[in-house]
Amino acid sequence: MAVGKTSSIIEERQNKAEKLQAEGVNLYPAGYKIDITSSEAIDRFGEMDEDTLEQESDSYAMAGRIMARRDFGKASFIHIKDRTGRIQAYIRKDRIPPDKFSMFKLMDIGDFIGIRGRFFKTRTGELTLLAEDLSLLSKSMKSLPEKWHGLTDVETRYRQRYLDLIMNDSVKEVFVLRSRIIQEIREFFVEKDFLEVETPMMQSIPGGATARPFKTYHNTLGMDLFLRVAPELYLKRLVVGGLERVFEINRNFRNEGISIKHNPEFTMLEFYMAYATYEDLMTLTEELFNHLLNKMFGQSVIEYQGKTIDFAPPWTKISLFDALRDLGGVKDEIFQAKENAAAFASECEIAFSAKESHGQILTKLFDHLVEPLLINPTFITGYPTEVSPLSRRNEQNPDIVDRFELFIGGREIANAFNELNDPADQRERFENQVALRDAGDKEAQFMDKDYVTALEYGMPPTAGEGIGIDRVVMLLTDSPSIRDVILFPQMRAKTQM
RNA sequence: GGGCCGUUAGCUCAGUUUGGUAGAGCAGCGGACUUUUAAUCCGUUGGUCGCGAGUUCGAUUCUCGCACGGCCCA
Repeated sequence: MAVGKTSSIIEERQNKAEKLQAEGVNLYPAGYKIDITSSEAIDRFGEMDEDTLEQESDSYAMAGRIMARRDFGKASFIHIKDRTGRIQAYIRKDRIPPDKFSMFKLMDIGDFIGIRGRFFKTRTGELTLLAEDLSLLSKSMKSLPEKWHGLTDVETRYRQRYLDLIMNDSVKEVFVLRSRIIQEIREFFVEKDFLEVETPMMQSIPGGATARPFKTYHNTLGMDLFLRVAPELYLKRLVVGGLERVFEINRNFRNEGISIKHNPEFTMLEFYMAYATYEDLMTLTEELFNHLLNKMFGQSVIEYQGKTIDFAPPWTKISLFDALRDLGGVKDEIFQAKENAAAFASECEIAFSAKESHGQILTKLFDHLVEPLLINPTFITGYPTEVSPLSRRNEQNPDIVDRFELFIGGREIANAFNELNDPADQRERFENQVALRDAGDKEAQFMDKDYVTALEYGMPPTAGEGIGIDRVVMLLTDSPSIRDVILFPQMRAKTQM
């Protein structure tokens, strides 16, 4: 956008603003008493015939943004938009106070208007508010995007989300649904006697996930702090403290690339349940999603980007290795030696570093070969211990852990496991992570001695799970990009407009 | 970080292939119009064609670089 350019549209609006002020009109008055919203009006009067509507002698005050106007010399139809929808109003010069029509003539699409009047039906049967009085509530100095095509430029939609929300009703619907989804999740867990808690966003040791953190600094304490990559280690400290069922819905921050399914800050649900196992959490997760779908859509099947996803339980459960072999077409030898896995990954043109472990390469193979195939909800189990430093080992096979990841629509949605509560094993796992970090793995985890100390005091057998809320919202709103479900997605800084 | 595509009026888009500084619709402005629905009719304003450099008599157009965005890959 050019700098220093004077738009004639802005000049026109400034002229109008000055004229309005000269007439004694306050461009930005405080408040306005509203009697009814547009959807309430339509609910109450929309079905009435004209005669019945005429019996309704009350007048009502409404307010909203002018979205369209059709002028006829001494009269005008406008559409005003409020939080619930839009409604038409009819302004006639002979029905409003003498000075108000000239004021109305100086008002524009985009201005906020307050109208008091009576409802009637037009010839075409549209419920319309016939103005008896009107007020300017806020002057708009910029012209809104075009009424027919609206705003489609994705960059502007993300950078100026307010315009997107004004112009694209479906965008608003997504965020209304997002809010409802989170509300329902909250109620689901509160109903099951979970306690909602808030744990630190700023951590001196960033733990709980394999991810690179953002770094910041506290001036007074003179110390580095990291934005959390996960709340996990704090939530489990609370389980040690006797809060046997806790959950948190909050932001995590990961200093990684931005993509159609990654935003540097994203919303995570994590919950921990003492005495439960990861098998119990499978059932709980099935129940949670079916509760959500039932509340939102009244059915257990949804369409996501042209694919049908059926949430009816029970969901498929398959181990990582079985899935790789049966769905990914990987041969048994791949599981026997790292060299075989590495050779196969190269063959498939899947990039990996020589430093990566056998388990890391296997999970990479899984990401490329199997993950896109998992459309219906699928629990993948049996993850290698080396890629699960906070999970309890499987009793039959200590090389794998009691863990599942949940995939829906070809994407990872949740991650859950029996929590490692053996302090000696946990210390050892941290030490392995530190060794990886020293060897250059920037995503490897840090030693958290206090967390080990907490485990030394004793943590009950516990299972925990994290669910990516943005991805759930994407699924349930049929949104292709995470940016469509985050109000203000991260963008590169741009010069001031 | 790499590849491909895009950036023209407030908004939605043409145009540039074959270089000669740009068009439409909506919005705006002036006029007519007291039941319209993308109202209609008449007239009309508005653009350093993302930024910078190169080639050229001349670049919005060709070349290179940069910025921002989208998709794919990492």
